[in-house]
Amino acid sequence: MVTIEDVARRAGVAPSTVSYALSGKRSISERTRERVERAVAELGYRPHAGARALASARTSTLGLMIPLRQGVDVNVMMQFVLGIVTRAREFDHDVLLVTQDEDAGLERLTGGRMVDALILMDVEAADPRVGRAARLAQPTILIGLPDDPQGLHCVDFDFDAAARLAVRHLADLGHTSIGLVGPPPAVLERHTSFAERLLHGFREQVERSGVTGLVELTPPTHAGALAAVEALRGASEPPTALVVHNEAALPWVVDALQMHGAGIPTDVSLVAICPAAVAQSQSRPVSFIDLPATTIGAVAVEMAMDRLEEQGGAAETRLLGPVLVDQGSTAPPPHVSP
Amino acid sequence: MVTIEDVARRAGVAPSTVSYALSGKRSISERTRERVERAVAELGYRPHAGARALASARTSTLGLMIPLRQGVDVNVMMQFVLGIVTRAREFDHDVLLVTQDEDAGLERLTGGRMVDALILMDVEAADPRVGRAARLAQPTILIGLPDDPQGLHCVDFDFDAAARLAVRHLADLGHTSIGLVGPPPAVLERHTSFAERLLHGFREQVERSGVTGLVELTPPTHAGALAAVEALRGASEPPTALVVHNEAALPWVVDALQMHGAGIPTDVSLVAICPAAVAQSQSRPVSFIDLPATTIGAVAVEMAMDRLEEQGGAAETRLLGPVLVDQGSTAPPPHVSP
DNA sequence: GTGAAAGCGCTAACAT
DNA sequence: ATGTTAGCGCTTTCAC
Repeated sequence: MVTIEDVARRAGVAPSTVSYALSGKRSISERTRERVERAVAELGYRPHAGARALASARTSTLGLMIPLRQGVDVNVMMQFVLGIVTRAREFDHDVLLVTQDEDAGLERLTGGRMVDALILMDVEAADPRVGRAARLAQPTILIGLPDDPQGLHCVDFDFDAAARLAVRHLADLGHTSIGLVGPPPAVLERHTSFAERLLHGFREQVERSGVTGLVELTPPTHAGALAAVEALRGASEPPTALVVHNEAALPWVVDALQMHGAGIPTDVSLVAICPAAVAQSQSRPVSFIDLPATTIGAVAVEMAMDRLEEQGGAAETRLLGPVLVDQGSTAPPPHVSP
Repeated sequence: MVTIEDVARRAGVAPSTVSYALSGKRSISERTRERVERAVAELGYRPHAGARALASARTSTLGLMIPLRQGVDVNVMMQFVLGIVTRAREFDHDVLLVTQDEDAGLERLTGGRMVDALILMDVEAADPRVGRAARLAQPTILIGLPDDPQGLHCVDFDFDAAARLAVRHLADLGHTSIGLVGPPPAVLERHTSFAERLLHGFREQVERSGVTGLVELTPPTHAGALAAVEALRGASEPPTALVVHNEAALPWVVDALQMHGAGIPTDVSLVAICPAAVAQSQSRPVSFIDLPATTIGAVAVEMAMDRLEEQGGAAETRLLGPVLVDQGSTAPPPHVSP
């Protein structure tokens, strides 16, 4: 293995100089810097991560706890991971994976000084991990919004605002009855914070706009979507607009509407709340409110890095605001003249 | 931070004794072992991963390179990851993530001695990573089967045998025309080894069984599946049986058949090649050949651990054999008496 | 602007 | 069965 000493010898300088030349933690003459860089390149030197961690108490590694739960959409999850890994690399950090169900994972990564900071995905309203994470030496960033963050930083999409935006948009078009095709019942039963916030926003805006709101929790299957659509269309005031917050069910909902002979947007307007990639991979264009999963992941990393720079700082919660992208799947309801 | 010395003091033994008591690398008296364990528990001692890596040249970490490519099914991918992470933990290892598109990832993880071994997912027929991996100090396991493994170990599902099994099963039932609903064209264009092997097995067994074989490469969309089903049913010899190797399109194929009024299995038999979880989450039972992604991931870890134990050993390739699970979606063709 | 040297916390000979 | 000790490769005072 080629060590820092080999590089130093080759460059004709002291090991510490090589270290400083590489880290930039003190000024180096241009001449020396070049010699070092050439030696590094010629020898193919790579600092030993363990030695570095031991000496500097920094690992250049972030811990990421990912869920393996029912009802969590894998596509969305992968977007989070993509955002995290990509941004972490830009900060010269790697990502160590732990799964939700591995109970001692948090303590192992942090206690063993394997990571500089921790990112917890899919944090629920009352998540037992929050209390444990708050007790750790390393900073922890939560993706999600627990009832009590206990001083930890949080990032999430503003689901409440997203639902309100969707309802307002539809109500402004003239719709007086709006349906919500929500996540599977299991997701709500877990008290997943995001589902509850979305529901809250939906109900609130429905009331404010003075329209009727109907909610169907929907499994991500053809049968489930069909049942949801049927239930909604069979209601006393059948909705003329649908908000879909269930990426897996979205294609089935579109399908079910077509089977019902309901044209989009002539008979029924449609707004999805999902990552742009999901909306754009549908067989027909669907207006959507972007769930910016990749961005949220990137922001989580940035917050972690901020905390590593400056120890102080109060707990911050960042909720990313919703943006509606109109792709023509919404219009005024059929029986209202424009 | 509580160190091994603190533990040693508390237990009244030497630091090395603590090390040995914890690793079990030499025999320890019952009495000493207990004292050490108690001290560890009382102090909440966690070995410093970096220090350990530096002293032992072992990191207890596996590197995992995951694809972020088009056409790779995320559900299947997550199953691989799940299998890998779970089995790795059973060997007391953690998993460090790199993405395919991060070019220097391999060299950074291995050169920096961040990992003991490497697992590369989604290896293609002519994958440039293979040559680079073969040159590394750490053992590398490939998930997939390149044309030339260059001395590296490989694990994969035997797609060739799976296709043959599917065709044979259907031919034995009396079908004389069999359709293959394959992956999206993009997957084949990349020379993804698994898609080619499946196609090869399909064509070979079709010939051997003396039946007609039709192939449709299919995008994972409703429209794509519909088009594929229509193309097949409009052929001069419309297939009475379908093999579907495209988890994302599977539900749409089932849907399209229903729209065509084709009963399953009365009019058309169906065999899917996909993870059991995918087959079982369909709206109706589908006979399938299990794509054991979790197991493959676990096997990859085991092979990596084997290589770490004993340096020698020739390059091994393990292809997991197919098993057909009949869930009643196959039957003799309609116009053949039993 | 550069060097010398003292650890960081652990493992693994080498002793006994 | 246990203790002593010499590093592992790096960062970071401290000194010049």
